[in-house]
Amino acid sequence: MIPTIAQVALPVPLHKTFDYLIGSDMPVVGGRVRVPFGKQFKIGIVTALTDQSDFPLTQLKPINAVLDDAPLWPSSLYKVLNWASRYYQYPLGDALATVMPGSLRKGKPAHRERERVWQLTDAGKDQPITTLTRAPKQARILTMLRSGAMAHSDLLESDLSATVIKGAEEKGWIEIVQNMRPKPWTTDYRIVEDKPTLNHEQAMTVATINASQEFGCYLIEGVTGSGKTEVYLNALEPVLARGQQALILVPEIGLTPQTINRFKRRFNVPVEVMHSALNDTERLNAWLAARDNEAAIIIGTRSALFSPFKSLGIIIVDEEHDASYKQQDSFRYHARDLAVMRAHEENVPVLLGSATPCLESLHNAKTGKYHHLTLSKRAGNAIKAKHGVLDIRGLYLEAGLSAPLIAEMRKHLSEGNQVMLFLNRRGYAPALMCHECGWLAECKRCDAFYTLHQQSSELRCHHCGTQRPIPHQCGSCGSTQLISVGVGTEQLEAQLESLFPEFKTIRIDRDNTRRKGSLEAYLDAIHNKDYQILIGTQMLAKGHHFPDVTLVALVDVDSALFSNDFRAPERLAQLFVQVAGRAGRASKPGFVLLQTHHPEHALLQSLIHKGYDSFATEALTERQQANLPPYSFFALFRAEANQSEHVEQFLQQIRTILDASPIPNDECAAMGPAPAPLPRRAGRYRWQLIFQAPNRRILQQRLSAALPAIRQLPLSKKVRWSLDIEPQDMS
DNA sequence: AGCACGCCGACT
DNA sequence: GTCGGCGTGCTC
Repeated sequence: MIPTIAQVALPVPLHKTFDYLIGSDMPVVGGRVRVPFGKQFKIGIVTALTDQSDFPLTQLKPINAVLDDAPLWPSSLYKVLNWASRYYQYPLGDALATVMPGSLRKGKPAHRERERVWQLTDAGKDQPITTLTRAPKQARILTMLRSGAMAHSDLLESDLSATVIKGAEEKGWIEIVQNMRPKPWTTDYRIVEDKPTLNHEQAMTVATINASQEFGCYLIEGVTGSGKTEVYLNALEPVLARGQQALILVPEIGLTPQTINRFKRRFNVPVEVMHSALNDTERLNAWLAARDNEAAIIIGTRSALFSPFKSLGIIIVDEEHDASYKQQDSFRYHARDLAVMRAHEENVPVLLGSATPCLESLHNAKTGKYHHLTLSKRAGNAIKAKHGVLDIRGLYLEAGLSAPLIAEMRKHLSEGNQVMLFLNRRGYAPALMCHECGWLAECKRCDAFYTLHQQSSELRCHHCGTQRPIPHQCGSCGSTQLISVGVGTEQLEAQLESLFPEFKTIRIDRDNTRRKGSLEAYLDAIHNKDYQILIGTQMLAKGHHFPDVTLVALVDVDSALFSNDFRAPERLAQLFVQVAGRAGRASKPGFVLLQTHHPEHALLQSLIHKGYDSFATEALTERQQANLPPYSFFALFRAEANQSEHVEQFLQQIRTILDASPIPNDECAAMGPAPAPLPRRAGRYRWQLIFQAPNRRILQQRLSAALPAIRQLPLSKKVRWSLDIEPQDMS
């Protein structure tokens, strides 16, 4: 067959490819083409070459330009991308467009723009500079290049414009010396740092991992301070020695210079970092460095998973339980799950590391899908934090703080230590209420109460972002007696300043760390002991160790114990263990306190007294009894529109289609439609429908069978809807 | 998603 | 009489 037609996946939300006529330039499968699409041009990926089309041949348009002479992705990665597009029910063209660097999406060449380096021509060398008094810029170029060749960008930085450079070129005075192509990294590899000696557990773990070069998934459960990173480094060693590359995924917040430096320092190899803050050029350069084998190690957040490699040898997912691995919008993939998939496809080992593995991974370890490796010994001066539960039933609370907690704080503070308080609620108070009639200030566009922000003296809706001045009168009875209900971080801060005027308090949440670099500045100040009392949301729990913090308190754990999100207890347990690991040092052990009205709660009991593993075992039993993940696989249909009936009706129609699908006795179930946890947001009514399947294969099959009919429902164009496969957050 | 076409209200 | 609102339909 001589291909005359190319099937092209375009970045449009349509679950199909489009056929185009091949011209004199032959495209390749997996490469980009520019094609006419309606009135515009788009860049798409060729998914197949053929000589026939279901579309009338006379209506086919020709490809406008072939942009690549080779596939953009190695075939193993291309397979993973195709699988992900199908599994997460996201159109292939859109999926491929979102995982490729922005400059490739815009049609830039998929090879490095070699920087132009200018040197003098013979004519340039002979040109007497003194004759150029009326062309001072030209004279400057010549003077500068006399001392040697210079890069284009350096000339621009020396206040010479591109026009001036071009002028000199046209006069024949300067010319381009072709840049050398960067070398593959392998040539310079060697271990640079003095390696710490591994303890027995670490050595066993490393030996197990390094025993095989083939696919295997290793869950490394290592308590804080057990030296997980050292295990990673030892696992990288044979990979790099073989000349293969490594991919390391870290959570969004975990990409600190310390982490990166640790990997950079050990091996004398080029490391590329990939994260959301890169600009188009930086991103493309990192991507190309991985593909062209110029980088040995790629370390990055979620999307770094899609980097192409010349020869990948290992994948490491650090803090594998972290929520930031799941993309929460558009292409809703889970980078940890896809990392396992990719490792399988590439036939290389994958390491999942965490002190608090997610229940899904623990389940996979228990059922033998993953190798379970445990690091229980704390290395060096790390020591285990103590903890206690504060039963606050019947106790008077001052801005959410009980007297025993305040006393404990005083003790630690007077000894010259720092204290850290966790409260996952921003603002001053989560509601404003009328003391006379009970009226609550409610957002007009959402089914939610306004949060009171005293500092900015306004009411704010945390769901739609609306803000308005604080009213002086009740909206119902006109009374002026308005009181705040509940406690947020702002109030906690104010209360602590009056309780402990002799100590300085710092609050760290999204409200005051929005400015770039402000979080780092605060963290530095904390390490300097400029502040003694630290208040924070989840943000403070990750990535940083505070050796002078000796007391950590979780101010309100009850909301997590009784949340309608079944993952809330798991997240609480992870937070608890993570904060315990952040505090104290050998000479000053940390102490973690939880305030609760339910000290008898079974999961809390097992977490406190028997540790994370026992908690996880019990939580898994509960999940099994309720047939929740990981014992079943969820898909969540979310829908919203201005008219509530449309939304409910639409999801009901989806349910009817799903219920009517074939495969008898497949143990699938649909739940809903039900109003979303926030039934109205920004004026739109929100409903959801859960579809539950016993495994991924059936989930995928049933949804794929139902979706074409669902997309054809007339209401599907009237309501805004999305499908989230294995949602992490059900709200 | 874009971008057209298409049919009803307030403006030069 | 036109400009423009966003409903509907199509893109090889």
